[in-house]
Amino acid sequence: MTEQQPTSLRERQKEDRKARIIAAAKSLFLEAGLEKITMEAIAEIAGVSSVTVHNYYGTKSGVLLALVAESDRELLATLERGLRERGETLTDRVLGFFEIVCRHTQTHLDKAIWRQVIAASVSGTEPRFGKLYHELDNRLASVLIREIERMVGAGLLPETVDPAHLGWALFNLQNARFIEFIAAEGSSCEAGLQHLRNDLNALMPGGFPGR
Amino acid sequence: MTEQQPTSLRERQKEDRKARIIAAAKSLFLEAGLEKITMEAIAEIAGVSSVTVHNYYGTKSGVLLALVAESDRELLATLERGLRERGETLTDRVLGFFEIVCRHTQTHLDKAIWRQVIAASVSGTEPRFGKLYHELDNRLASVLIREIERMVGAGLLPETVDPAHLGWALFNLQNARFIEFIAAEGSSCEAGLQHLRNDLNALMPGGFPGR
DNA sequence: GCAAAATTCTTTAGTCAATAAAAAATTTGA
DNA sequence: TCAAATTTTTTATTGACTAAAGAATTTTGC
Repeated sequence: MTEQQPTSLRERQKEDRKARIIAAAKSLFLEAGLEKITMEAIAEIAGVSSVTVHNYYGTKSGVLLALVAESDRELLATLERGLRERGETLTDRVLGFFEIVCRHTQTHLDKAIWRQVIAASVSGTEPRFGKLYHELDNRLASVLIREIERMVGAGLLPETVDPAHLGWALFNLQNARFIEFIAAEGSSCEAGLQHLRNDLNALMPGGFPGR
Repeated sequence: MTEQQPTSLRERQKEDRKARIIAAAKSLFLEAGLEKITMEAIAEIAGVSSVTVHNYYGTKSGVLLALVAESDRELLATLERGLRERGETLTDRVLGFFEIVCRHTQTHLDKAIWRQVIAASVSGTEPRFGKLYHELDNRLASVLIREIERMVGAGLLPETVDPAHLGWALFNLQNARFIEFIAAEGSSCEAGLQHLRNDLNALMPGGFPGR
């Protein structure tokens, strides 16, 4: 069941503490919201010192990013499943991508957590943070890129398109609207979808690039 | 010369203090960099208490945003002048837009300042901050939108395009690459330009949407 | 097995941003 | 000029984050 690599006692203890720390952060968030997550409170529940929390995750945003990363696998699976059930055009797929990510945020995490994580990804003080965040971004964009490759293979897009470039462009476009979505507590997924639809229609009238 | 509205003594004192505060922040930044800008140091140079700095600008990021806003007028003027001197395609104009903004950042402000300002715009704790930041964004996007309107008028773009929607889409696209540019201390303007060129070519082969 | 060596955690102390509330100073308006 | 309103400062506190010294424990060589 549990994957048990031959690790030293020290490594196992470390993994255990890291797990206790994010479990503590999660429980604090679920019962009292983001404001109640203090590094001290996390440390106390996890049974370590607050300095250790810093040593492991760098910053509070680092802890939150770990929470985001945890739900990442599930989000990726939902994306892979959900994209095919959308319309035939590229625009439809990108809108589907956006909608799934937004709904996932509403269900599993929270706008407030994303706000702090994305803010930290920009301010980029911690090198470790930036690295992990980029990996998550890469995985998400890759879903879009592979979808484009599939559409090219199916003859839905011309052979001339570059899946990587087109995928990143669309991911960035979609991401800008996602940031807009999480930045305001009151903005709805539907409003974001409408904005993104406007973006895509303006750039790709007909639902495909350079039709 | 100086615009002198009939203001009360209190308002004049307040304006004077606000001006002294951003002057203090600017001098601190120029002589020692962002790390040396502490709210205490600003307050001391400006001759007020640190609480007053907070009362006026909300957060340290709010002070930095004021520095950004100050150079905004000049940036807008440079943009209006510079865009026309670019190529004939929409892609050329957007690339020109990006390049001018990047160069302005290198010349007048600093990546570190932008990082903190953009991070604060996402995390969005201060309502005042978000409002001012959005105004700056709006002004910048409007430059692009007006440029598109001009191109439609000149017959360079079909009448069917929606300048506002297309302008915002392109601004967001460009902005994603700008954030990438400022997020890493080592990334060059040229690299950003190349990424943006890839984005635009993928979405608008031929340099125009839906050709 | 055991003791020295290496690693890792905790304690301690301090900086800085941010906020709240009471106290002090100053402008305003009659 | 004097009382009222406004604004600033003082004071105190929380919380993130960092550095350094000390304490504890695992590792390693014997």
